[in-house]
Amino acid sequence: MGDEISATGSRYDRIYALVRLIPAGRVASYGQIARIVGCGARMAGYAMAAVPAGSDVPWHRVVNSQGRISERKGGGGTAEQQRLLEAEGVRFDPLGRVDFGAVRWPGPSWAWLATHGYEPDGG
DNA sequence: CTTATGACGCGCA
DNA sequence: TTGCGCGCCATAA
Repeated sequence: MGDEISATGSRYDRIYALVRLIPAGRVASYGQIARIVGCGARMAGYAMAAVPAGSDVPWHRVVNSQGRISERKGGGGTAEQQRLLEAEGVRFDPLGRVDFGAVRWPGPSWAWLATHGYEPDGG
């Protein structure tokens, strides 16, 4: 516990720490992660792309705003992500979209936000 | 030091 | 339903 992904990160690590909170069977979007950390949606995508193999980061639980799995550089790996999600009980539409209304990750706990320096509403 | 490249999200047509 | 342009950080050579 408490092991960090990288010691040089600032925004990426913030994103990794957030993604790690996503429980199995739940899915979050890049924009949602980015919105919480307070950075552009691209950062979330870049951060996921920079996730090292064997990382504790459930990168496969992060999809785009359309609920679909984004294709990476070679278009490969998308099947792997869908496979991992389906293994957790996540269903995909014929269009390859997940039901955000059913698997949408509500976000981290307020305690986590406060512990990480985020300010809860009503401050 | 510089250059290139990534797994995004939004509006408009 | 698709396609185009913009904004941003980290890593590798």
